[in-house]
Amino acid sequence: MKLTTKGRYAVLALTEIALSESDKLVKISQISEAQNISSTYLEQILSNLKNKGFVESVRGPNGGYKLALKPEEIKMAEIIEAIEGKMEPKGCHNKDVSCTGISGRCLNHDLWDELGRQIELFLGHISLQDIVEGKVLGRSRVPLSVLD
Amino acid sequence: MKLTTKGRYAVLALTEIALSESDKLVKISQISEAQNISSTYLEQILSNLKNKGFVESVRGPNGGYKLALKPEEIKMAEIIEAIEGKMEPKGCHNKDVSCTGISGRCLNHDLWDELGRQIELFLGHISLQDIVEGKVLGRSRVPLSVLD
DNA sequence: TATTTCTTGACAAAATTGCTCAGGAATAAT
DNA sequence: ATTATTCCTGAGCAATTTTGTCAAGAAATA
Repeated sequence: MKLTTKGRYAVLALTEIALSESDKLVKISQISEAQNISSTYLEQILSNLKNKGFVESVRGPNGGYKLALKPEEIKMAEIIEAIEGKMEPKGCHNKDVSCTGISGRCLNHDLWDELGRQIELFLGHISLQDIVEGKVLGRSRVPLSVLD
Repeated sequence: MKLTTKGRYAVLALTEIALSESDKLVKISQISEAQNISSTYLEQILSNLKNKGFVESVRGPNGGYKLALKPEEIKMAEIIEAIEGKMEPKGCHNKDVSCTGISGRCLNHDLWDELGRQIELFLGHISLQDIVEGKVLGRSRVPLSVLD
């Protein structure tokens, strides 16, 4: 599981683009200034987001980026996964040893596996639109199965 | 938010201790061999877990570690926090700029904040006993608020 | 006393992160 | 056509973090 500034910058950049009027191009320099993030670093991230199909770009004067999808179609989990890579379980660090529950190894595997699923579930249900509308707070709930 | 091998080793070590008969001392070398983790690295981790009150230690021949609390009293969130430190929101990377919703910064803040809460909620409800009993799988649920 | 085991702190290799930099390519305005 | 603007790409690198190792010691037991 991984979550670095790169992933957060990606969400930040997409939010910034989503906040502008639709189909209006947003320049890297604008995002860079608004969010105080290195513009050359942002270039990498946005280039990546473009390749993954989240945004479209226009070069030249008055160029910039715009969303390639509707804000409600872009989920946080997709952004993070595109930028940071697949969130792996990583529970069984020792891959040559069989994962057959010996000495509690796989009990732990289940834990990290489930945690990853939990995170993905959470981020998979929040769209860029939700972010823009500020509808994120207060979503945490205790899983049903632990309440009884 | 942080989750490295150190935290996972800590859970692994505690699981190993919990799996042995209660009040029977477990040596670092046993954990090291069972889980194939560097024993000198484990020393650091267990020493830390001892200082945080999760285990008690006995030195000398036939010494080792045992749990200082009942397995059902030890929650995953506590272990991880003790080893890795507090899971911070980290949403607002730029602390000198006011966090007043300008340009979408705080919309993102909410997201990472809420994600952290989600993770803590999940790990806070799983005990060492749950791990030992393999009662972890299938706990993920879609938060109620996104279902309507 | 010798052996076993935990305890502590310093140090270091390796990996990752978070960038910078140097060029280049496309587009538009002039 | 030229120039200015903007995105695009890859290499490289410094700082930090991770993941340990090592050395010396302290406590307990046989």
